[in-house]
Amino acid sequence: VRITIKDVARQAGVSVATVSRVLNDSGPVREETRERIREVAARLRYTPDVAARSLITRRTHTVGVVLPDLYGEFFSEVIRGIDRATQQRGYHMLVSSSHADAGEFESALRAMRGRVDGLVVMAPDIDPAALAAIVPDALPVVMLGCAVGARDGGDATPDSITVDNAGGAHAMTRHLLAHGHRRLAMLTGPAGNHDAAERLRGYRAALAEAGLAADPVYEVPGGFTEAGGEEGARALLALAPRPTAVFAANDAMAIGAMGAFRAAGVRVPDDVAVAGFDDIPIARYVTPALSSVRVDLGALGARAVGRLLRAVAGGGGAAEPRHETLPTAVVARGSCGEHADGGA
Amino acid sequence: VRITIKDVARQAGVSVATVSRVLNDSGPVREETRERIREVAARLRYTPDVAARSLITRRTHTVGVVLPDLYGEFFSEVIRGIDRATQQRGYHMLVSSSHADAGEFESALRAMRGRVDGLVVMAPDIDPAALAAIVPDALPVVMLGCAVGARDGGDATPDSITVDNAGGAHAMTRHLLAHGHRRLAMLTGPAGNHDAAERLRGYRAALAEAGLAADPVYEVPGGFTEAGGEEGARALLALAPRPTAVFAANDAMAIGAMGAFRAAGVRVPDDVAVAGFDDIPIARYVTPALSSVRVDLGALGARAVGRLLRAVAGGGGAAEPRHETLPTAVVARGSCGEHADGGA
DNA sequence: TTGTAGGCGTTATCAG
DNA sequence: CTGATAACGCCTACAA
Repeated sequence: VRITIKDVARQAGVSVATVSRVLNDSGPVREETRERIREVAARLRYTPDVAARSLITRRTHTVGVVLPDLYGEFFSEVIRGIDRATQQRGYHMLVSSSHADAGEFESALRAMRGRVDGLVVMAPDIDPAALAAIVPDALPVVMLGCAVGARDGGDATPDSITVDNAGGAHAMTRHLLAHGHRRLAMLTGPAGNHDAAERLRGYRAALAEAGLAADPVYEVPGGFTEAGGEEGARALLALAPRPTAVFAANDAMAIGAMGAFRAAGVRVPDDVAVAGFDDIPIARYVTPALSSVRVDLGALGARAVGRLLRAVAGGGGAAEPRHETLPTAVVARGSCGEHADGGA
Repeated sequence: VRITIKDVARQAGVSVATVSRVLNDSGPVREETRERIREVAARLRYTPDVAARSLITRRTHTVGVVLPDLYGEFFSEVIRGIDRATQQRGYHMLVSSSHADAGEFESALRAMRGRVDGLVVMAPDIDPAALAAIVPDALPVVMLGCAVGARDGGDATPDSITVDNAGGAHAMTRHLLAHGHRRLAMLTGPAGNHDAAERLRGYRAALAEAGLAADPVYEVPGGFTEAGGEEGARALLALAPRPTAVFAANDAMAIGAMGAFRAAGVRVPDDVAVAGFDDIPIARYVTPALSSVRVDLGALGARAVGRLLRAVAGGGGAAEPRHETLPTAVVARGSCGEHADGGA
């Protein structure tokens, strides 16, 4: 019962070649014929078979998205940006998470082979050079927030877009210092995670500039999760003297930390100031509103798609800059003492 | 440079038919030959071309997911469940959001034609019967949380899985009543949204059972968003007398409302109790921790996939129940006065 | 147990 | 401007 191009051709009294020419408008067709074909195709509700088409075209009109996980608003916003961008350009989005496992990551990539025209990959703990080896064929790839820039020039590392992690952390730390805090602590991300490392670096640099030593005791890991932040905050509470400000390397940990503080009867921001990173949507709605480093996650995803599709179309001839860094901005809200009138 | 089945056949000294038989193990092949072919295929890193294969198989090994939006933890959790389930069964996930627009919804559905073996569709404000008309061919469809059950029997409405919205709302309302509240308010979801309507229904039923009149003034719309909840809470604050408990039809609104209360100097739960619905992961981490109606969003997505794939395999012969309702559970936390030791 | 050959629905290359 | 016809890479009767 499937309607093929042959049916359209027959009913329109032409050959399949002509129908194909009309539908892709490749090649010249008399206007009259063209209309007739269009009309028949519409009447028959003809839709080209994507499999057959991509068998010969070698194009799928789909971008693959590989993320470490799909948990929380962080990934949610990135996907959202990618979805918007792909949809707008008539592309589709094949999503897969690698559940923070190295093996699954590889198999997720491999499984995308032949199903996508290009890949948007977020893998903060994978070496981008190593990735080049895994990725099938010569598929265009854009990485999101990986360890780039480092000794570039080699064509081995794929394109990438990242946010200004170090700069943002630096700015937020300075903000905290400007508020008079002298005993800062940081809830750090997972070891091996590039974004986490950069954020820590920015924090330390700002401390050093202020003439403060970065005491490792005040740097406690939180694994980028709410639960980790909760635990980390409890560890911080056990310290003497306690820090007067806690900078979490992402919002999830910051929110977890605030919960732990509340449970312990420690008031935010009066007893301890809290700040996060990413500025996920919920940040401005928690109590008190969470100060954070704003990152346009949606734009991050959307830009990645833009660049990817340009590479797909351009056939590899890339005159663009290979690496791009998105700016960040400190957003001060109630959690670090800003007047709590909603923030934002 | 593409390696095809022919290359494998030649190098193994057999015909393509035999190679195909080995790779899909369909049909008998001598064990010795089988191993040789496997070995050659591995050495050549041969991967079957998905387009060619699905051209003849009429299978894509992909499920399509159409959601109204991708914003927030609600959808995030559902997608996560779907991802887990699909990945586990060797399937892929093609995601698309319809941005709450009716036209985009249709085109999103249409665009999936030929790219997927089945569809998981969430469209709380679409009539499921109407959907049956839109969906291409005889693609298996599982709906998530739509207006089902209603005058069933007709084969026109697709399979569906929903959560016990009315029951959950009823239970939460009873919980609030049991805590002594007599002046309740509800922040309702978007008009026309099925889940929202059901939750409102459950709330009203519980009030009626308690002999309380459901005053429409105390039912204010919040559009399922944080901003809407914020606004709604402000409206509630303007009322005299004020409600002593606010039940939001989802967690996003509840969190927005808590922000508005804080900004207005109204304490939660001392001055007003707050409860939400869905129990998104962040709920237990906000301050105070949010009481909510627990829904296993991940399981919702995962079950949908399970059922869908069974339908795909079964070729349409469905002896299963067509509609399924997932249970809910009240989770009491600090926001409605429960002892605030973390909750859950 | 294995090979031959036809066809899946398109696009693309030639002739006319 | 239009029409045959050969790929594209794979699966699957049917035959051997």
